[in-house]
Amino acid sequence: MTNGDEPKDKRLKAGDAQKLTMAEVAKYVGVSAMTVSRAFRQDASVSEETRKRIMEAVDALGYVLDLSAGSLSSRRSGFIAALVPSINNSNFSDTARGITDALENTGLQLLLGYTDYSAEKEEKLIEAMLRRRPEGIILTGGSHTDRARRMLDKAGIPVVETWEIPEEPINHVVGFSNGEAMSLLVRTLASQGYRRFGYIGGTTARDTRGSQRRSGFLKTVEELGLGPGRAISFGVPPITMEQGGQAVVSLLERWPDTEVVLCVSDLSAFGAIMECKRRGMSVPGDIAIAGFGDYEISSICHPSITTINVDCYGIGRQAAARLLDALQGSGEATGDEITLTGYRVVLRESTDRGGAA
Amino acid sequence: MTNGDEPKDKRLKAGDAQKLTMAEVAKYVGVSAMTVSRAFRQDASVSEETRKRIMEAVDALGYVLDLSAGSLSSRRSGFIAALVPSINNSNFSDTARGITDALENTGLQLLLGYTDYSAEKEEKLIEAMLRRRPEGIILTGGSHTDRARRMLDKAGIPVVETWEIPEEPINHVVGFSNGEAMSLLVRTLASQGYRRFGYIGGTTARDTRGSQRRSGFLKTVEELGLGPGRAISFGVPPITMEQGGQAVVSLLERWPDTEVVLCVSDLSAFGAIMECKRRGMSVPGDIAIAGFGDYEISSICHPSITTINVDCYGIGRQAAARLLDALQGSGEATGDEITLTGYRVVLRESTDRGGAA
DNA sequence: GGGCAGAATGATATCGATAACACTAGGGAG
DNA sequence: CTCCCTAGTGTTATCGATATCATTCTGCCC
Repeated sequence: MTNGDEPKDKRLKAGDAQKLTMAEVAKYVGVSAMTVSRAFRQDASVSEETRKRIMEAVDALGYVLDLSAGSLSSRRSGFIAALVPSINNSNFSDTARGITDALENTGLQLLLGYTDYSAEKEEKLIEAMLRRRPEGIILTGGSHTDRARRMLDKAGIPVVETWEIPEEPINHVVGFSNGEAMSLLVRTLASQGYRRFGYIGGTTARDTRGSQRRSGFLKTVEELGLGPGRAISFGVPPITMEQGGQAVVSLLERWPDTEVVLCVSDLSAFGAIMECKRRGMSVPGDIAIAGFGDYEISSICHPSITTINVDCYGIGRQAAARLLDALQGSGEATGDEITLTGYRVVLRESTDRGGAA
Repeated sequence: MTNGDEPKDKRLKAGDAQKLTMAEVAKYVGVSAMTVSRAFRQDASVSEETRKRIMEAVDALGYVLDLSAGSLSSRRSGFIAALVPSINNSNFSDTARGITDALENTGLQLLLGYTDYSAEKEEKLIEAMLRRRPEGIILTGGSHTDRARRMLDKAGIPVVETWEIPEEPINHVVGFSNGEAMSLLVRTLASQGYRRFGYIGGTTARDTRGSQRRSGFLKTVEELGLGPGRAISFGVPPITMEQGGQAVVSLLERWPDTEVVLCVSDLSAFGAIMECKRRGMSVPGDIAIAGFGDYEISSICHPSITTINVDCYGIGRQAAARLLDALQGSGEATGDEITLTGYRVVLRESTDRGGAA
């Protein structure tokens, strides 16, 4: 056992006896590594017989393809990067799922990052992603740091900005105007007779979609001649349910005769409604409340919540589809496009004029 | 323009003039590529002066490190893989965030996949992940296909299973007993005088945590001598708010005198409560309802929802920490460990015996 | 029967970084 | 004054797959 002729295998850590390469599979089968490589792709010309033998060997040996080596020589990483502000309890998780689903069976893998609504963090993440040489990248929103824009330009890969219509798009866009969507909600409710509008949102600095919704609100209230809008800023985005509750209290303290409160998201609207009920107010009897995003909670909640339905999942799918187009047809007809996604007002109990809760 | 001596640059796609390598940065600065490589790492010995010049050049040229090349030669991919059942509206998004946060500043990047509660999909994802040669992998739950287990064994990387206590752990575990947690909730409510218990969950086949909660419920109700538990299965996991509402209706049709209904998650509990209110029943006056998971919604909802608080975020952080430990101290003291995470009953209005809504 | 197309496979260079070792210059210890 | 050590840097081989070109073999056509 302790013969002097033992090889010095000190480098081998416990249990890493598995550095199995394509070459060893090849040797085992009696073909060249190149043939094994071909067998892993469906288009390559390998005889059915050989492919079968190779795949049996792969199974027997437990070989797993090493894409990091492959992507180096093929110069295709097989990655798509996507950055979303947050993944918790938000519309963006649906978008992420849409991207994931659209990427299925394309051989592309999603690299997901959370920017936490910060352009600086986004910049860092963009750099981290680009180090993996993704073949395309999907961003949320249109405001990026200068350095981020420069890196993206240099990268020479298709970029899709989502969830907004940036003033200066980098490349492709899949989104909608948050301001106009909110404006539509204001007009719809105004046409039902509501006059004294309040608004609840986060502090605007970081969440550009939130601030677009707010501006859309303020502008439209003004245009309709309904006096200055009553807007409350509460907490850093994403504003929580609890903050929605706190905000509605502040708002009603300051402007007690408010008739309807629009919220930057359904979550804050839900928090506001629950807080009102807790304080014995009836929704929509004493106060009407609406949200944004059409989360599941809004159709289930009692009272159900009026909101704007946005095709979150579709944004993800379409963004990914745009990217795949750009990757396939690269070379021609890759004109940067803006894909507008739909939204619609969903009227529910929480703003029902005849209603009581 | 159409001279015969034009180089045939058909291979060059529009805008990929950016194949900048470390060697070119090196030439630009007048050092070797190796020195540039060193400059990118903090520990390497490069003079401050040289590093500064290199970084300026990197900035000027817009060079971005290529990790896929680096990981091939260093044999460290810099990836950690994590698989969760779903990311939408679920506790797992918090776990994913915990992992992400724990990985910050470690130079490791998260590869996230969604198994959709399917062991087959998990198997496929495990293979896809292993092709990227992750340095460790975090799974949800303890049931995997045989092939998945074999691949994980062969991979020779640390594995952390989370959210449960598997009977046969692969390696490390960070989780808790879902059955015991549910049992605790039953006992707590029984001690408050509740006798006729109902249960709402999804069809059990795929969601092992869900079925553990169900068994915990049934077993404990039995043990307490409270007759056979009244359990409803409704829909494939993850059960939605809406399904929670439908399920509570079925349950009450079948067993109208049920006093308290425990739900597999807070989301279904919320749906159940809202449906009850919609039908004019008072919660907890006419029926008490409890959930599992302590989602934000449960503390905000009116009535607030009794539930089991689970440290979702902490599970993610600890799983990642366990992995980092295993990667650092690789070679010694890597005994597989089971890390138990805490849970506690949170009593709220929805099961308040004196209460009305 | 010669030649040629096409399928199947192999040999070699290469992708872009890093590991491992070699080397140089300068400074402190003896 | 020599030796040795260390910090800083360069050289070369290498990671494991794939692009590319070369090669072999078969069969078919004129």
